[in-house]
Amino acid sequence: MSEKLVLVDGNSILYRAFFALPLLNNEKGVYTNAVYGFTTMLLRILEEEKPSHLLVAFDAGKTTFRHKTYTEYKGGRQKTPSELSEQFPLVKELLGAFDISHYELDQYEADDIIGTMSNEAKQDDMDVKVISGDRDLLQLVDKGVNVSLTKKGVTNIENYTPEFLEEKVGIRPDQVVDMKALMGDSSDNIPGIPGVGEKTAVKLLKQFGTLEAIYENLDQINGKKLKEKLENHKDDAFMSKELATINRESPIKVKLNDITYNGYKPQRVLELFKELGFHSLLNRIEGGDYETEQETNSLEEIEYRLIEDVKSDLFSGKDALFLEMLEEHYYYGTVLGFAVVNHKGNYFIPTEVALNSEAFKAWAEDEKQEKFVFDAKRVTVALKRQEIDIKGISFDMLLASYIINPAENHHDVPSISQRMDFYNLSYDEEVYGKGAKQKVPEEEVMSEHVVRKANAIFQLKDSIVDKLKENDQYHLYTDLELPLAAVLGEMEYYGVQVDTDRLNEMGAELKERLNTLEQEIYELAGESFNINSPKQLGHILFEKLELPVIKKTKTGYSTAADVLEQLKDKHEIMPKILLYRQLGKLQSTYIEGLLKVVDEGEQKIHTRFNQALTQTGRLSSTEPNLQNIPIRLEEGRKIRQAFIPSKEDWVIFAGDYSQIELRVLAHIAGDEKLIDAFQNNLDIHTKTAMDVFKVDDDKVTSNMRRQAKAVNFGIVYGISDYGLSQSLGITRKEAKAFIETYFESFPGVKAYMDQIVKEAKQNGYVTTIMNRRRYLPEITSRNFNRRSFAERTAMNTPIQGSAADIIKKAMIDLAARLEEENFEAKLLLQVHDELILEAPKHEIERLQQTLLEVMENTVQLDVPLKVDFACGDTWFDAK
DNA sequence: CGAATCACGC
DNA sequence: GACGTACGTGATTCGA
Repeated sequence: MSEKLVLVDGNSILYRAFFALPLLNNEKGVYTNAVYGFTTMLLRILEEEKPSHLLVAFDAGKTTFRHKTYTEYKGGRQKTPSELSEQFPLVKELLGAFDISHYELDQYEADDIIGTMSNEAKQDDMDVKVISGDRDLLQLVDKGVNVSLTKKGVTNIENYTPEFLEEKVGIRPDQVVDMKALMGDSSDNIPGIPGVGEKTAVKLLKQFGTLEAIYENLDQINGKKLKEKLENHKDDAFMSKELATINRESPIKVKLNDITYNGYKPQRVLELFKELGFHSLLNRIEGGDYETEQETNSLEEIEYRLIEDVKSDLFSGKDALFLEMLEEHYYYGTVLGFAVVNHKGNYFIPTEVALNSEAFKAWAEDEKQEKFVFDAKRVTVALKRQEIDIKGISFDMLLASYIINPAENHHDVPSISQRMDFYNLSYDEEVYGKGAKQKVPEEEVMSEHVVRKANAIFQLKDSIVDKLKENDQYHLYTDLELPLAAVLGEMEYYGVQVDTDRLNEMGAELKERLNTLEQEIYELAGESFNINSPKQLGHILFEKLELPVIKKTKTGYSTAADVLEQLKDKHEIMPKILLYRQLGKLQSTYIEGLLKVVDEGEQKIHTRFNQALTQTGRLSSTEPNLQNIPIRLEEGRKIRQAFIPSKEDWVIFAGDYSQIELRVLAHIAGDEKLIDAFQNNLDIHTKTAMDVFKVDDDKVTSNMRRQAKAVNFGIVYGISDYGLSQSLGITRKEAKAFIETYFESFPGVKAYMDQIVKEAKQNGYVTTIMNRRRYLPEITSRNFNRRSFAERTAMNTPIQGSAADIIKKAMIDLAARLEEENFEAKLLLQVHDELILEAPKHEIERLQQTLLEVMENTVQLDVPLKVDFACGDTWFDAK
């Protein structure tokens, strides 16, 4: 097998990665974005190139031999940001873990090391590959020497062979230095010839071959100006050539033999990845699928007792409890066991032991016995299934972690622990495996792992609470999220009744209509194809039927609804495809999707609300998602007819906040006009239209109101001018003008927007009325897009997040009132700004009153909160 | 199995 | 002027 040498320009790749990736930092607050980018590049090289020899070269110090030629070399360069320079030691550590050699040489740059090494390898007939982001390296390209340059980011690279260089730039490798001599390079402060760019340089080199030849034949140059410039800057040009030339005979001390590469030890790399927080890269390491138990072995030992009979003196009144279950779906999942940890010791209680124990149940249900858990809602629902009504949960590690930083993706006990510098436990993946390979291990392995998790909760509780207090978020945690978990748990456990017959009926009807449509579409297309495949559909529409292409995606033609809508009149097939899409969505997602998750016995659906996921504080809903049941189109809205009360003579109840986000905006921005509008109960979109278009209310056309509504929508959701232009079908310019006029009309809103962005830049985060936080590290990004996005997020999150806070509080208040006042009514769902309940008919009036009272008064803002109410025999009818 | 595309809600 | 555009969940297709 032929040998292959890979040479990596360490400095260049790190710089590229640093500027290409957002300024990520890991759990310890150490910046790792450049190292991360470097690592993905490295993994890719190892996988694709399989080098027999490998070296990463770095620049040595500040000065190089080139400074003797030209003291201004690399002058005027911005100092390396500290966020980057602190990552250099990490990269060296990384290379150590991979067993990869790195090298630097005083007075020389990485280029020179690479050039020298590459020459040596060439003489040995070795294949060479150079990886860099610096075009200068292209001078090394040769037969057997390829240079890969990063294009965008770090993993997107372009490979240069002599042929490709010729084709792409139009010059030979040996002309690269001549080209740079002519063009100069501002980043290295190499002067070159002023006014000569790539075009001219290539032209000259094609004509004459080298810099020397150009100057020998100056009289043949077309253009007086150019000739003059060349004459005037001859010295600069030759000095530039010298500077740009890579030294291929640097006095390097490493030999090819020193840099053979024999692979790495997975364990070392995995350990470092975990330390750096590179969780997403773990599975790219060979042997990283945790078949081996090397990790668990390296942990400190932990002692625990296996409980065979629960006695009440096991508990202390302040106990960490961990309920283990592998399934996501805790309503249906199997409890594998419990761990209890307190100041007296560590205990594992097998499921049957705990569930058959009176003492366990009594302890769990005793409100005075404090429990510290992970995911209170999960524990609550799973135990309700076992007829245990757990009370007294005073700490939830999941919710606390979510409040501390919702941007964190890994809210599991081991990850949270690691962020708190507590390492005495393994990841679930390591113990249980993942995906199809997931399995329950031996009893002892599992029980020890579960005990370790409870132990982590017990050990870390106080410092997590301290952190919440420090951030002034303790109230948010203890008065909002924690009690809400109990309310949500009850809702999930109770479930929503579904009329499956109705769903089946609608499904049958849809099926027929879809079949007919399908045949008609095939007929019009002249062939049958998969309408659900954007690729095949694109082929039919834009190639076979030659319809105009409106928009393209990365992979082909766009067939999104807004595109198809524009083609509606162009071909008979279009309306049919649009209808097919609409009905297909109803069939697959809503009819079939819902039927799949209806509990066969009860005919109920038990959705799960994710309370620790969204960046804004909203809830989300899964399996199924009951927060996106159709409503806009009548056809889809009928799905709601299948959601019915669970008892006879009961009704479905819905109370929704009217314009809660805009009211919140009026309040936090303190905009007088907006506050005034809400206090006078005006139609806010009409009012906005009046102000933006400067007309009286009787002159507001429906189109003006529609546009004003879109602007309000944009303000609330923090969309860009581009986003607004898309939703209104206008140009970006017009959209921008719209937004500006809006701000002129509501100066208080404008002032708020400016203020909140300033605040975000200062603090690094924004907050809601209940002190929920969202960190916005990218608000200082040098990348326009990232920064703009962060700015819009800064404006939007306090609005959406505060609205989320308010409805959460309303839910807690309402649940308390329903219980205190002995309502039979039950909360079923929350859909961001509305609450859905079911109740006996005789409670309707009393419930309406209570519901409105609670929802409208749960907080006091500078504007009134308004709630609309409806009820009916099905969710559909509660409108 | 994951990425890409599409579509539904607020 | 860049570049990809509120937050989510889920279905489907398709290529590695």
